[in-house]
Amino acid sequence: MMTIGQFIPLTKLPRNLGCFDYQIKPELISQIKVGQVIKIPFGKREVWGCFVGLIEKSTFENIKAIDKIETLTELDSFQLEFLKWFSKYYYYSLGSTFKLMQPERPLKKQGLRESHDANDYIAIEFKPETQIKKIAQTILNNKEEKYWLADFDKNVKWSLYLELVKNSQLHSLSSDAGQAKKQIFILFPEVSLAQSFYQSLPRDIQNESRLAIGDNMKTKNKAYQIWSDIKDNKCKLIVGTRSTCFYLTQNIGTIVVDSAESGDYKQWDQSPYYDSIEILRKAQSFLKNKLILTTTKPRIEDTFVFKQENYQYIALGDKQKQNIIVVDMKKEQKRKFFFLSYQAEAALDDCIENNKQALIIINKMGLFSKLVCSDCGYEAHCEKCELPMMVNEQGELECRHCKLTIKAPTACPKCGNIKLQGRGAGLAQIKKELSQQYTCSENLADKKAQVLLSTGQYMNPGELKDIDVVIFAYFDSLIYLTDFNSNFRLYNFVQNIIEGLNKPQKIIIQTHFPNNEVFKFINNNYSFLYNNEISARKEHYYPPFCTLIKLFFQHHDKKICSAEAARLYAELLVRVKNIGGSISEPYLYYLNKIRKRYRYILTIKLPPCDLNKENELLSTVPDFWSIDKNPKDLL
DNA sequence: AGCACGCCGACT
DNA sequence: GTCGGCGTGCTC
Repeated sequence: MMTIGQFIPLTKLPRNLGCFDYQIKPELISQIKVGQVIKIPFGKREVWGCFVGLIEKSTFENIKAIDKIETLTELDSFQLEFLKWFSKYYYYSLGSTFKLMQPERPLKKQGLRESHDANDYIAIEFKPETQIKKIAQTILNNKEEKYWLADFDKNVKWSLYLELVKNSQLHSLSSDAGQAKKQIFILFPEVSLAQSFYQSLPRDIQNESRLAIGDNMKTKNKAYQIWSDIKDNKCKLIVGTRSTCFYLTQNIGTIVVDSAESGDYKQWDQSPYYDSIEILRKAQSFLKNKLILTTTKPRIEDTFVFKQENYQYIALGDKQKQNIIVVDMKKEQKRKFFFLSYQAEAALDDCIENNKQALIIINKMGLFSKLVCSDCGYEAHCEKCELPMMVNEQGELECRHCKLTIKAPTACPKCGNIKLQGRGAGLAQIKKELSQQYTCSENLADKKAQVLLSTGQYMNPGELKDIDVVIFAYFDSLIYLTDFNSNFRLYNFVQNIIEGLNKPQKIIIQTHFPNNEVFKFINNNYSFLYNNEISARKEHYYPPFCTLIKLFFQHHDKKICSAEAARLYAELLVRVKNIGGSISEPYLYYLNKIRKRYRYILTIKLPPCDLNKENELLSTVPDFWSIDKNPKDLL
């Protein structure tokens, strides 16, 4: 009788390939256990493979034999369960998922000591007030596993994290010696925040911590060292970003997610399109450990789960009172500046008279957003993306999307006349005009400038800035893309900016469409937004009430692209209906082209059903289609 | 996906 | 003769 074992090869593989069967020599059976990673033959090469168990019979005719055992490492039972779940949940092959979890072994051994390079960062003073100590102890000693922390400001939040770290150490020392030390994971939405937090930690704690982010993970040596320190329980605290979830092991006692409302926890630019928070919730259900999400304005799906699963709610500090003034630009007269309403200008003058700073959000870059011929209506478009090109600060034409830059033509390429004009003033143009009256700066740390200008896009969530007046100059370009999540996205965008400021006196939003639905939420509290959104999602059948799957296919030839989209749509239609779901007709991405290619999208809504059905449905989706489960938009 | 193989054209 | 570009097909 043959003994057949199943293995997950450590190599990227297409979606339809899962476990691989091998014959194991009887005398080797006792030397191998579930989770062990050993060398296996694979095609004409050898790869590492994780042993997942024995089976009675293989469906394959000629299976290879394993005749020696060379071990790399071992996955604990949590890691193996987690790997299998991830693969099924995100339709990502077992092999590829394994590859995400396992850093490459460096050729030269000898791990290097982490270098503490002196980067620019804002050191923060921890305030270990008794109230914070109490909260930390309550969380660690309570039976409750899941927490939602709200209304903590940054210093308080970070101090609490530090207390959690200190106390989990005490906890492990006092508990029985047989029990393994429990680690604490703290995840931040961005590398800069993770770095800043890590570098603010006291030295002794820093030495027992690992910063598992970008620069530290770039070389194989460093990544492997950090991974093995985590695995071997050689560190107490792990600070990281979304990809750090793949380093979770059985040793984790507490998981903290900072600013859980951030869109950065969802992978959006490359496969697999996972959501770290979703992953961590699943991990928590396996590990039965502590999961702490800190956020004041959570994503709609998360609030739903908080209520559904009875997360312990802890709020600290007073809620900021905000007074947002929505200005109707159609009714307002303007005085000195074409882009500022009378109200905004008055507020600006007032603010500067009182020696305070103002911030103007202009979500358009460059001098002008397009170049148009006023004789024939010609508009300069990017040859790659087919989108209107903006006029940048140097007067060149630049594609906002692919950054392609060309010299601006002096005469219209279509009619030959020389009446080319910039339309839609951007940040640079507005800065030019404003500079005649006020001192302006794009550097938000500039304390001397009277007016600060920003696109609002990359506002660093650092120190609170003392700003008295905020003006959203071009709000309308933010409200034209609408889908099931756009109200939340916009609310989040505005709130993030406001919360980065130290209680601004006036917040002004300029719009031509003051009756748009979004203005109902902007000036209301979060629960108003939540109640509205959740009932709309229930009514129109969107997450969290359904499982949403976005499929897309890209090709430089539009015809091939649309034909393939139509083919897959027809193929899936009946099968989606059979399991009680629905599928949209193929549609183009909202930007014409993305990296020189057209993109067609199909969206599927499924009733929350078991993963086997979902996998079966998607088994015929070819590998050149991307799959984004629970996407953050449908655009 | 990643790798090997094989076919073919370009060069020593 | 041989290097390398990429098209194809397979992995238990």
